[in-house]
Parts: sequence; C-alpha cells; structure tokens
Amino acid sequence: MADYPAFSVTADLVVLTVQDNEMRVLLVRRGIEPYRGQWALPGGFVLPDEDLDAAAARELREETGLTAPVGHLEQLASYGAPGRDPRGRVVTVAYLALLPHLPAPVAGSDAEGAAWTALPVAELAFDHARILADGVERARAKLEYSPLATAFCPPEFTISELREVYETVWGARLDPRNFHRKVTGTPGFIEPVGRSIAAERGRPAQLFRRGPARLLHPPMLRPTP
Amino acid sequence: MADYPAFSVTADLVVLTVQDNEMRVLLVRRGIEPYRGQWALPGGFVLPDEDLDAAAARELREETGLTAPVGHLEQLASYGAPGRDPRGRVVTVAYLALLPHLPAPVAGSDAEGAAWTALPVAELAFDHARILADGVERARAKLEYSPLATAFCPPEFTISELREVYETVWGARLDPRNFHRKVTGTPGFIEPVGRSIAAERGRPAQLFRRGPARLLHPPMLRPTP
DNA sequence: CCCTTTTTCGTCATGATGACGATAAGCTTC
DNA sequence: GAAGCTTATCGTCATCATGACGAAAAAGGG
Repeated sequence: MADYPAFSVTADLVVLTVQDNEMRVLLVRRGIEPYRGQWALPGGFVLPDEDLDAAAARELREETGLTAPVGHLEQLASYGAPGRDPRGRVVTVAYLALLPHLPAPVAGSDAEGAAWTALPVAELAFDHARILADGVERARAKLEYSPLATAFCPPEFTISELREVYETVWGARLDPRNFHRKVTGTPGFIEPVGRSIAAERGRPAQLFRRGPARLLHPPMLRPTP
Repeated sequence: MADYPAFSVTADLVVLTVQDNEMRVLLVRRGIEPYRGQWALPGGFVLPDEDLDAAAARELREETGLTAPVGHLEQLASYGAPGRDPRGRVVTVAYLALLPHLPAPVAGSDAEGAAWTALPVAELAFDHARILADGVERARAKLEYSPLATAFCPPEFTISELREVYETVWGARLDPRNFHRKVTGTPGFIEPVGRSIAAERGRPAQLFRRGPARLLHPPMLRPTP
C-alpha cells in the first residue's frame, strides 16, 4: 500500500435535535489549530482498527454521553476535496444523528466547549457548513417517507410533540387534526402506550411509542407552498 | 498528519443499466491480487490531488469511454471495515451510476476484462456484493421520488421504454395506461420532442426527453404486493 | 359555572390512483 | 384493400388519501 497516496479519515457528526420549536445542531469550539476558536462539527480520526460506523458511534458517545440505543445514527456522505483540510489529505465520512433533546453536551479532548446551536449557523470551520446543510436536507427528506421523526422524541411522546418535530424541521404549520389522522392511520408508525399525560394546558394527550415500521406507506409529503 | 493512521481511499462504481428486461451491472475481472480472477466492481485509488467525485467520474470514463454528460452519477456510501481489503486499511467511497445501455465496456489497466452482468450476481471480490446490493436498493428507491429512470434511457425515448425501466428495476408489471397518465401528468418529468418513432410492432409512439424536474411531486410509489 | 386550550373524532370536497373499456395508428396476412 | 394483431393514447369509474374545517371531549383557571 506504500505505492498509494496516504489519507487520513475522520468521522464527523451532524447531530440534530429539536427543542423550543427550533432545530439545533451540536457544535464544538475547536481548541487546536487549524480553525482554532471556530465552531465545527464534532468528530475525530478513525482509529487503526475501527470500522467507520464504530468511529461515528464512539464520537457520538464521547460528545453526548449516550450509551443506550436512543435516537438514530446513519451515514450521511463523504467529503474529500483536496485542500479542504490544511493539514493534508483528509477524507471525512459524515454521519447524521437525530436525538431527543439532551442535557448540556460534554466538550471533547481537543475542544474548548460544546453547545447546542440553533439553525441557521453563521460560520463553521472546514467545509462543515456544506456538510451541515446536507445533513439538514437529508433529515427533512427522511421525515417524508420514514418514521424517523420519532428519533427526535423521547421514548414516550404525544402526537403533539411529534407534530412539533415535523413543523420545526420542515418550517411549516400542519393541521393538528389531519396530522393526528395520518399518524394514527399509518400502520407501524406509532403505537399507543395506553396511558395519558397532562400537558401544560388543554385536554391530556395519549402517550405513544415508536412502532416497528421502517418506511411510511404512503409517505407524509411536505406541504407545497 | 504522520500521527494519524494512514488509509488508502478508492472510488468504486456500481454502474447499472437496463437491457432486455434485465438489470445489469458493469463488472471487471481482476487481473492482480488479491482476488485475482474474480469479478469485482470497477474502481481504483483516488489520486493525490483528486476530489472524490472527480475520481469516480474518471473511473467511469476509463471503464465506459463516456465523455458526454449522459446518465447519472452520485455518491452512494463509504465502506471501511478493518480487514475488508487484505492489502491494508482501505476506505472505499462507492458511487452509483445509472446509464443507458452502451456498447461493450473497456477493460481497465489492472483488469483482465469487463462485462455487463445480469443481476443477481453470484459472487464478488471484497465486500462488493454488499455495495452492489446497496446500490440496487438506492436505485429502486430513487425511481419512486425522482425522475432518475430517464438516466437509464437514451436522450430521446418513448413512454414504453421508460415504463420498461421501471418494470425491470422494480421487478413488477405496471399498467401502461395508468403509467402514461402519471408520467405525462407530473410536471417537469418528461417533455415531448414533437416527433414519433415506429416501434417493432403497434402504433408509433411519441418521443420524449427528460424534463427539468429533480423531484417527483407526488412520487410514483411501487405497487404494494 | 363559564371560558380557554388542546385532544380527538367526523364531514365534505378535491385530487390521485387502480382497474379497465374504447379508440387510434401503425404493421402483417390474406 | 380488408381483416386482424399490436401498441399507444384517451376516458371512465370506484376507491383511497388528503386539505379544510366543524364539533365534542377533557382538562385547568377565572
């Protein structure tokens, strides 16, 4: 293999969550050069004996403290333009994580801090703005034909909470009655827990958990403006 | 960068086409170790000053002789499990190409031959069977909500040709009349050329070219069996 | 007790779809 | 040239999904 160009490979994360009707992304403030002091996506180098998915899961665990299989993690895309990293030839395999809102994140070893930042984000290190945009667009599209909106919710949630996820990610208002009919009528999307919970105001809502379906048939299409 | 593990990075291609009601993939017979003599996906190492997309486009050009912007090429996913390549730590960025049927492919420098092989394929080198399966599934899904079926067709095509693409990729029969209504009624999917062409049998069909739409609204969903 | 809020269930018109009849326009065969 | 075959194209109809919206249910606050 010495004949072939040597690359470094990193696994970077687009970690999205929904809170207070805002979409937020987990960012770290870089503590080392290059781009020291700037905000960037969390991530790090893939270890010599580590699979790509394992590296992404490890980075997610290090940044959020997550151990249980909550939320959702999938590969997003890879980025390897020459010059995208001043240190040399670096290929980044980006992953998309969707999580319910969590307590304050933990700063990694080479970061000065970490924070949930509301979108849109002003400026990011490297080509991370592009990676973030790709992740957000992937999330928006996947809500249409997959039940992944539940990944933004805690294990038990109400239909209103689920609707707020859709409204926030899509940036559009949805009719509560039609939304209720749609999600309860799509087999395998959500399952009733059997209990109800009192909200701040109004009639208590039933609790649901995510169902076994991995695809929505038919899909829930974004409203056409 | 010397502190960090060194990887080799390859760009491998899942090149799909449709011919004679069969889906076919472009494979090469490896002329060098490892897996010498076995069939594999075409591809090769990313050059020191080359972007990932450029490497994939170069490999596609080398294998098929394509220069004009015909068909479709997009990134599929990356694969980097330790041990997936006996030569060392290799990360493969896989690309998916959809092409109209072309003349016999050209064998690359380190390959003994190349061939269009009908699916399913018996055995492939490395983890290429998995990559191929992911590419096929991506193609099947994308036909639902994108106009990419036209990438399997020549620049001008009939609605029957387009329907045969759908039927072959999905492995399902579609009603010609409903299909005609759907594709002509979806704005931006296809545009009439204004001429007709005589088929082998039956009434001559109008010719169409691909339209400007990049997404189908509403999507064309696979029939539920 | 009345008002507000949210959940949940219905109603109705509209649009998309599956099933399928009918006509158009070419060819082959007699 | 007429009959017959094949495919393309247009229509019809019932059914299903959806958007718009009314209304009852179930809580809390004045």
